[in-house]
Amino acid sequence: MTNIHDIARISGYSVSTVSRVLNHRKYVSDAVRAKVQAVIDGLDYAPSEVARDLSRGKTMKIGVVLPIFVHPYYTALMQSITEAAFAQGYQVTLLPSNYQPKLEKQFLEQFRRRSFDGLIFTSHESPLADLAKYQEFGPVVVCEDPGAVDIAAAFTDRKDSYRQAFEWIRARGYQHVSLMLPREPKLSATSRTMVEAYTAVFGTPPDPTRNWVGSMTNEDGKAAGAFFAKLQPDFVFSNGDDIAAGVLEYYVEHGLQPPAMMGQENETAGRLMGISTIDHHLDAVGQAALALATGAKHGRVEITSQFIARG
Amino acid sequence: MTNIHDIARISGYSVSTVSRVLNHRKYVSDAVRAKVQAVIDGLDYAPSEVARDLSRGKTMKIGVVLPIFVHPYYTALMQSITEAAFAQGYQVTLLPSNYQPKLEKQFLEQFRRRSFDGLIFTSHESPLADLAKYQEFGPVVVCEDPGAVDIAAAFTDRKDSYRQAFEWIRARGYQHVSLMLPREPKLSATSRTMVEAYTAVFGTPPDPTRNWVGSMTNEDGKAAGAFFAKLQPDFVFSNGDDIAAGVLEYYVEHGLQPPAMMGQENETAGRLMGISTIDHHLDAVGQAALALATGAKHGRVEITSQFIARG
DNA sequence: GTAAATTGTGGGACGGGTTTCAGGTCAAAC
DNA sequence: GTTTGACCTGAAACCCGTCCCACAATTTAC
Repeated sequence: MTNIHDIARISGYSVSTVSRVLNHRKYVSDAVRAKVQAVIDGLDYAPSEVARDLSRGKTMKIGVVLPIFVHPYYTALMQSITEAAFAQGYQVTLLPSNYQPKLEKQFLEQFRRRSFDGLIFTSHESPLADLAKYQEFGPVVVCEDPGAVDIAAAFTDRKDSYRQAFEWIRARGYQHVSLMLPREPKLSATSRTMVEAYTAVFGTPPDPTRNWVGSMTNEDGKAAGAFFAKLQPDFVFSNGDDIAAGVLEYYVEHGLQPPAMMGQENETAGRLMGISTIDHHLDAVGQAALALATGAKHGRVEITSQFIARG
Repeated sequence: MTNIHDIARISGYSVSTVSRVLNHRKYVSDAVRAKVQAVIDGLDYAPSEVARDLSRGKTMKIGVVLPIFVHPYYTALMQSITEAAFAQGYQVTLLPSNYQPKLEKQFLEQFRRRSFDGLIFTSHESPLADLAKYQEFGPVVVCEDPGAVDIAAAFTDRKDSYRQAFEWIRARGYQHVSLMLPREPKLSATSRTMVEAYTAVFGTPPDPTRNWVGSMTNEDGKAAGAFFAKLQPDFVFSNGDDIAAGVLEYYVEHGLQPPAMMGQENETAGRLMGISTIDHHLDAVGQAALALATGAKHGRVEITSQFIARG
């Protein structure tokens, strides 16, 4: 494989000059520039990206940790992060965590070994404080409200929209509202916020035995459907339109009358069923997360979610 | 930032020995290993991944070109590629092309600059021959039948399942079947295969003026809905369940009676609507694509699609 | 008891660029 | 006529590891 020294030797100029030509820098006469370029073209030479990265001390790569993949929330977030990155000349490396702290740790260590200029956790299982420690090696960004922990964050403020949603539910007279939570409230800020909004509107916390915890996919929704079919709530507030669709599918398959439902993320399935939903504006979150990861921005960026009433 | 030379100097041993310790290699006495490790731990040292990559001449990274992101087909394919990669110790870098040949060219050039050990095109706009040229720099993989072009490929054989699908449609007596194609048949192998299967079953090629070209997303489906509402086919064979859902949404919103439909990709929306679909087994395709990209496999891998009748 | 193999350690080339600094030329400014 | 400064070019240090090779000290084999 030909390298910059070959080009220098063959063209008869120094490595420095070749480097200047490659990077379109000043202080090379037009004549020399042309000659060097001719040699480059003739040998079909392309400089090594890795060598550049090492020399410059920057990789122009951002790692993005994703717990799961086939999931509208994460897909949409990933999409916006990737597009924003690309616009800034950064590349995005996917880091699938499957919610395993061991893998998360591995990605953090990789970050410590300077594989990436910045690291974004779209979700995480390890304690926030553990992630925060690694900020010593560069920007570490989370996509949730980090509370008291000092870490860069881009997230949606869901309080208001959850509140609106519960008020909408209450105004319609539903009595037995079940929540579908992605993970245990103590592990997930999103779940906590849902529970808090419920409590604020109904004056009492939701009965944990009437909620379903651990719904991520449409399949999970089907499993939850069996649970709700026994429990018979009159309203199910799901954590995703696609998940709500799973619940509905269970009822339909078993010839049962489904409860009223509401979803989140404003997906196709939600429109199809005509149920209310909440748009968390993931495009804006992704853009902000990237800006934090590249160091273009600092601190926290908060984006407001939007309740969409239907039916 | 501390480096391997610092560790060598401070521990009193050579760089070679430190390198051996770091990589858990033989030929270091237990006593020395312990001492060196103590210095490493004491200084909280982690070796630079980029320097390693340069030295080893491998990046352990695979680039994956995706035209779009929020799309079940590409999401699922990406998922399986990423998981397979991770299992082999490879990392996946996302390269969003938005179907622009200019961007594709840029990714190919990046590959030439040895940013990745392998490159996977989940789809592409540039001519296959252009991609094939870059195999000189390492494995370039496409996810379609490359025909006569000599390039690594992992793809589904859709002929049989399309044929079954059209036979199922014909057996039910539908007369005016419209196709929804992702892109113009001359640009897309998938579209061509659909058209060929139609022709084989119905004995005559489909009327191009009755097909819809350019459907990728649910939104596109809505647009197509307006087209079909005027055209009034009695059957619409869509290129995705989610896209078919978009068509249905248009009809429902306008209070019209929708045609019979069929989708592809076996998605939530398809089950929800109870329409037939085709599963292209993208998990297997992704795994095969990765094996080709790392050089573990060579040539072509063909996977068979599966027709799923419903309703 | 000596030849051969194995183990332990260090030196230094190598991978392929970027960047600082030094030195030289030449035209404009004073 | 000298100073100033912009322009051009090259030498060499630097980024940070890996790995081949040399050499010494032990073991093992015969």
